[in-house]
Amino acid sequence: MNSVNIGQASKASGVSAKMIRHYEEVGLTPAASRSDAGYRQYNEAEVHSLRFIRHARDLGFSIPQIGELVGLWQNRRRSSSRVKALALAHVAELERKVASLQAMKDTLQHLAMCCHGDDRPECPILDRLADNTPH
Amino acid sequence: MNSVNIGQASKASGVSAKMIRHYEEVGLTPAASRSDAGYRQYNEAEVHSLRFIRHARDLGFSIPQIGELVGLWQNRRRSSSRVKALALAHVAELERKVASLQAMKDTLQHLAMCCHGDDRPECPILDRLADNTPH
DNA sequence: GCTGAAGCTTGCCAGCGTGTCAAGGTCAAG
DNA sequence: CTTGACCTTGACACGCTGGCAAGCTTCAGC
Repeated sequence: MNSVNIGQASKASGVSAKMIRHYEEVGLTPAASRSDAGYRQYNEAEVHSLRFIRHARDLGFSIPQIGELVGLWQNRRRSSSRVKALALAHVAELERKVASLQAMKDTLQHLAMCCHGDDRPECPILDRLADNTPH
Repeated sequence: MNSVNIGQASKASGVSAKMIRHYEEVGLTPAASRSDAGYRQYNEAEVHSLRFIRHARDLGFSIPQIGELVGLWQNRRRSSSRVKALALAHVAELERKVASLQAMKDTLQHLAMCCHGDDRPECPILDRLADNTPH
């Protein structure tokens, strides 16, 4: 009745059709049922799941992690501690990445500030990259 | 004379043998000369280039960007302004990524703080992910 | 009913950077 | 000559996403 094709599911969930198929292929979502013509059909619950997945991706969770989250979401006997642990592990991971990128940014910004940025070839940025001392 | 095989070049530059071949394949480095047996041979200048590439990767530059940097490095008529522009563009990119990851982290951390993390199933993290209002 | 457009299907290629594994050739030391 | 370390190429994998192509389906308008 109220089941829709992949295009509608995509619009309603914010997940591209391409990705919806991909999630099915890698087993993140169960295989969608099909119309007589072979079109994938999605009901409201499935669209809701896609939206859940979308939100989790927006927070940077990986597909395997999202698999776990979906499992917990649909498990009434879950303990919130498991979810929290998953979330905090991801927070730590994000922190690591932020620190790494921030360090790159700081280094590069410092080098750029030391660079005249004119027509002459002298450039501390290149000098640094070309540093030939063994790591 | 002082030319070495890929293993030595790898150790001396800090770039894995796999990656050295990859860089050659995608045209970041010119094809290395070969011994009679077909082994790649690297002289000091080439090892130095690899080290340059390594440093640039450590700062998060993409391969195409590194291609440009290497070109500038080896061009005596370069203007440092070009290098600086490249660097600052990358700084901006890093900044963008940091901000994005940081936002994820903050959101998630906030949600986690609101989560009891006990045996009960109630969990604001899942509630947020399951938010079903149209985006 | 026919036609055309829009939507669906699958499958393949692309990026980015890196790792792993396999099957084989080469070289130096014992 | 054998052994072990090194080299070669090629293929496959991860993670996520986009794009394109060839072909089928559906629907709206004439």
